[in-house]
Amino acid sequence: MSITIRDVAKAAGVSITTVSRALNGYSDVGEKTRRKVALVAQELNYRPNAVARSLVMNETKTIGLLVSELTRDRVGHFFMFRVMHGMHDRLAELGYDLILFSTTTARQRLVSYLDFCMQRRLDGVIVMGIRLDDPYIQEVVDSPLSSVVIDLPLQSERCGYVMTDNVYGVKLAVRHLFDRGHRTIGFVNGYSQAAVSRDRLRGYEEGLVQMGLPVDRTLMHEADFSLPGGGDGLQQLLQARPDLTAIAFASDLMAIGGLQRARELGIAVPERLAIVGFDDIELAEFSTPPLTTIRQKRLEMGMRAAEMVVATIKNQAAPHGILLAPELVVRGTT
Amino acid sequence: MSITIRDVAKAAGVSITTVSRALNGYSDVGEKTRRKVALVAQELNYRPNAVARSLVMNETKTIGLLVSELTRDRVGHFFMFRVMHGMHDRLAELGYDLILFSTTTARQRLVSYLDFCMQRRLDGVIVMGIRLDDPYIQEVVDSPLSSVVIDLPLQSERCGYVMTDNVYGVKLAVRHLFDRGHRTIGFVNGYSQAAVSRDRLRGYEEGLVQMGLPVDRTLMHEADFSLPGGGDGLQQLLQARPDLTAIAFASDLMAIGGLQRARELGIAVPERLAIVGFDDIELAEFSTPPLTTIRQKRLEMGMRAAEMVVATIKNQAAPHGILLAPELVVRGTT
DNA sequence: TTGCCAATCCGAAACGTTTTGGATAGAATG
DNA sequence: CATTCTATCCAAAACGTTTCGGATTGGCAA
Repeated sequence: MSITIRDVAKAAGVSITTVSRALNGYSDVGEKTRRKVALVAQELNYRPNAVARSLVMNETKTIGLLVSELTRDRVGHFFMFRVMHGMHDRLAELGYDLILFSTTTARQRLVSYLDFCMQRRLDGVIVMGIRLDDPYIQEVVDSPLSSVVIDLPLQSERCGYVMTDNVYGVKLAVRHLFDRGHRTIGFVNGYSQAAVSRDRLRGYEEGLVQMGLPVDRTLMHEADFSLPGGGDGLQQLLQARPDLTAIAFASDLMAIGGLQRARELGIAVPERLAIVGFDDIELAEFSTPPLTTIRQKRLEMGMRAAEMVVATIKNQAAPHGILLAPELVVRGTT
Repeated sequence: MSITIRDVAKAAGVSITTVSRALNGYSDVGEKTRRKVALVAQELNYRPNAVARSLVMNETKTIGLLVSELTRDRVGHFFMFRVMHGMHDRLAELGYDLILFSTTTARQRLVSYLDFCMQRRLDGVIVMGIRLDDPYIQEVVDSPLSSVVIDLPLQSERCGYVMTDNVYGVKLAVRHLFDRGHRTIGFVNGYSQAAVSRDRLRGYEEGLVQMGLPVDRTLMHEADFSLPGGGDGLQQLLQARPDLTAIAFASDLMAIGGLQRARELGIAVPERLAIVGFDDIELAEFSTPPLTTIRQKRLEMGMRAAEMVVATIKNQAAPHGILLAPELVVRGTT
């Protein structure tokens, strides 16, 4: 069917060893035969069989992207898609491919994620969107398989992480609101199963303390990262604390939900109530008014994860944990 | 390092042939040895090397997902992510994995998509988000590799397509607006390099004709599928034709952009101007007012694509082209 | 002449499976 | 008893690469 190294060898009148070494740039092959081999390979449109190579080299040059149940999460793509881009592009540059699988996939096959990776002989795995309470996550962290997890500070010999400095991020938001003159600042958080939620809450509290403001539970609300969730959060917070003049949200989508609800309630933003989001998703720029937010460098996040996983694979010295600095983007809601 | 079929054979006291046949459920192995082998395999936590299997079986059980330059497109995920879910989940059920690659990847490696697929020995490929003018797309259509393309009606011996019936979809929108009493209906289209744009335009025109309304170029505007593009479209259309009472958009994102712009311009929706979108993205439900739109069954789209590509791989009789019926979802903007 | 070295080349093993084409033994049949 | 059949099992080849350990040549020094 398809043409093999044997065909090239025959056509070029050399051994398959020589073809292999010529094409892979080894030094012990004469310039003349090298050119001959290259020419013949080109003419026959020879493509080395990656599967055969993987078998003998014991590396597949592919890394897995494990995301939590894809189907259930309806808004994760606002954050994840761009991170995926970063990963994919950088991995491609580094000569690796990205294979997608989800927690559901593994469950269907009745094997753990790790087994799945081992079976497919993946060189490494990147984990994203996994909850704190996932039963199998520890297994991949402890495994000899190179891995990096996004948004969870897990570390081990062969496992690193990359995440945004969420504490610092929300502190930025609080400080910004403080600078704008706000002294009663609410906070709408995401669900607590997400690791980032803890950090963002801590950033909020530490931010208040740093500004010399009192920390009060009636200023906080736990939502679910969804658009209507953000709206409800705003409404309930405002009901409990009518003296609120600003709210920080743990995600842009919630902030935009809050923005909409504010408009419905006839609350002027930013005049009566200031709002700041988190993430800087594509939509943030286009809300009315445009959303002030804390930008996560999603593309870079993906790239760093990619670099880290291949560095680990190659046993290169590299940091095993990266905290990306977010930045304040001031727009129209503050 | 990892444990092989040989280890299992030795431990169970049988040949590797028997282990293979026992584990794969062949009939010519005794019940007693079958149980013994299964037990030993379990105890040793044996996982067959998928790479070795692929080499000998000449199938990798993975299909590629080729998407156009990931990084450039900033809003494609609104549509694509859910389609990907559908693909991934159904493929997982069918025992296939999904490997991601983009037009940029191939260009970096200086090989065509097809070469990439052949090299990795992919069993099939699904193509999504490719423009009409892509130079390589014809190559994969004509290739012996099983393929299905999304949103482009390309067909060949081993290539099928799945797409929404866009003509019918926009007709639905026009008819709905007509039923609501509108007689001057504008249309904001996406960019013309997308195949769907042509169909949607045709649906608009045929819809008008069917309702006995005049077709007029001043009622149409070509935008770029983006949020601000939709806003601009609405504004320009309204400037040219102040008598407009309704606008159909070729995407939800553009419709939401139009919605925002209308609010900024003090135009009441739906009282003064009715708006209907296309896609039914997650946000549509949560705009203010909630967006009336034409729903594309994105999850099903992905699933059908998955089914079609494996049917083609297995040479099963199956339709080589699927037109999914969209449906009208009436909400608050009409 | 002999020995040695560098430059090229190649045969064969290895990677971990599946599968082909028997081999073996016991049971059933004539 | 000889023959055939059935139920189990297995040795070896095959998949398409990479790589180890030489083999071959020609040139050059001793």
